[in-house]
Amino acid sequence: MLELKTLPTDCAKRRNSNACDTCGARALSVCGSVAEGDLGRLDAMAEHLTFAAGAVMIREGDPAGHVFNITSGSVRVYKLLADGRRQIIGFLFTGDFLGLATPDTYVFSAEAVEPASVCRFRKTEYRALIRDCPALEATLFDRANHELAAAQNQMLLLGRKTALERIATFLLDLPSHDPARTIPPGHVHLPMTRAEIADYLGLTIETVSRVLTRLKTQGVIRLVSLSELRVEQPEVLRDLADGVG
Amino acid sequence: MLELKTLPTDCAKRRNSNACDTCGARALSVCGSVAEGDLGRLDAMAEHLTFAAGAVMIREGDPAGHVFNITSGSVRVYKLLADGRRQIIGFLFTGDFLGLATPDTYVFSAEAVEPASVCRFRKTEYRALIRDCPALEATLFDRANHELAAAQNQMLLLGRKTALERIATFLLDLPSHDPARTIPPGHVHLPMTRAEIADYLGLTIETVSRVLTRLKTQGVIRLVSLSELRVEQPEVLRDLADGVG
DNA sequence: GCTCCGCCTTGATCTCGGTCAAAGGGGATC
DNA sequence: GATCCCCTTTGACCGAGATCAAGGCGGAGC
Repeated sequence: MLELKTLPTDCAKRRNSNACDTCGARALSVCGSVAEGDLGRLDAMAEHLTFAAGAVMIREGDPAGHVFNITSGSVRVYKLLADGRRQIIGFLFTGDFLGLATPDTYVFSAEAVEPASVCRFRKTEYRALIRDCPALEATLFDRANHELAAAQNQMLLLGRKTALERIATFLLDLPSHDPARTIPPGHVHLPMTRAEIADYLGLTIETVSRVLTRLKTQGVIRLVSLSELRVEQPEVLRDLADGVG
Repeated sequence: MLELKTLPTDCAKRRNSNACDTCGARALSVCGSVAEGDLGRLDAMAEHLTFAAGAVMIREGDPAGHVFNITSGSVRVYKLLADGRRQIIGFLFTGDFLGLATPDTYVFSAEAVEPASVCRFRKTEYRALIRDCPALEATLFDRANHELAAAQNQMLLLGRKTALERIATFLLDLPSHDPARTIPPGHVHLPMTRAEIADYLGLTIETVSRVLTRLKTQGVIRLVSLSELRVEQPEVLRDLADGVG
């Protein structure tokens, strides 16, 4: 359930390769709320890092010194129990923000799923920026509220939905997290493994696989490849996700 | 699993019975961040309501016109599936705040568990107050972040913990939600029914009952009454909650 | 203090999803 | 394009917790 094969610092710096004013992810991220006049300051604060697939970005329990902005790729955020059981809290994609919610130490871990590039900021400096930039604070507040609503939906899923309902919900929700992608409508890209899907939905690999097979057999979805599928009957999937029928 | 016996408007107004500047709940609530000079404005905006046990405060799907501040009692917040399966998202107590996170319509329902008194505000007016009161916004942001962290812990619980671990976690977390109470240390007050505990932890009534009996038999807890128990071996409960042993 | 009702506990059985095990594929490397 | 490794799929069996079904108990009302 847990893999520890990740290298400790499989991560590289790339300074000045991605100035804020030309950043493609800015429109998708909270940085869009930073006034043009403050962009230089934001830029000066930013550390541009890239992480290889599987590289550790944040380790639960470490001092929470930084906040992160995902500029490309995808990231998994998770918590562990003492015996290695893992619950993935969420997947992050281009434009997502990470780390402000935490107290002095991180209360979750984060790793790159696909190779990911991020902007990293010292939390103290970022806090100061927030103070000077009410629009940014409002946007972050807004994001926190959206995350909270998503977390509540996930609690409903984990507490009360069947395996089939969980998978259906997951397949419907995934594309919305992926605004930057150029995937044809009706197609869903799965950058994560079955193990990660399982740990996100509170299931096992085998159950995820079986349910996907069942949906395929029934013609609700079609597996284009291991990491991409097409939803053939979205309305059926919708009903399954909501526990109707 | 779902009970619909609650009266539609089992709720009363009590105007001016509880001015903000003398409100006992203020120290516990976000109102503590409103400057003395703005208290009159806050007071003028507030509708003071009381709800009988079981009364509906918020119905999922209704237009989200208000935000709430719990000044006494306790409240359950929950989501339903089409067939009546219920997931309780959280219990709220004195000082807790509710409703800002929601979009145009409420995405959850809320009912009083014990008789509850609340301050209700029009969301539009409250938003305006937030704009004029940065300390309030900061406090609300802080609360949202704490709620998010709590939601993440609950996802770990619902996705990966056993029934025993869930109950142990619940018993340890409950008192922290209850700062206003005068319960002796080591004692836990359970204002909610077994059904509500079950719907909060993603279990059934029977399992909750069985696990409590088991903990009682093992001497980890002692049931003082149906709604109050004493933790005899907190360190054992802690280990159980974390999945150690 | 008796009755009644709703909640809680306890027991018997069932089932969904987990566990254990083995075979099947896909992509990277050479 | 052959090999290898890892991920995925599939099958057989198992078990934690759900479901079904009685009882027990405690508090409210008379």
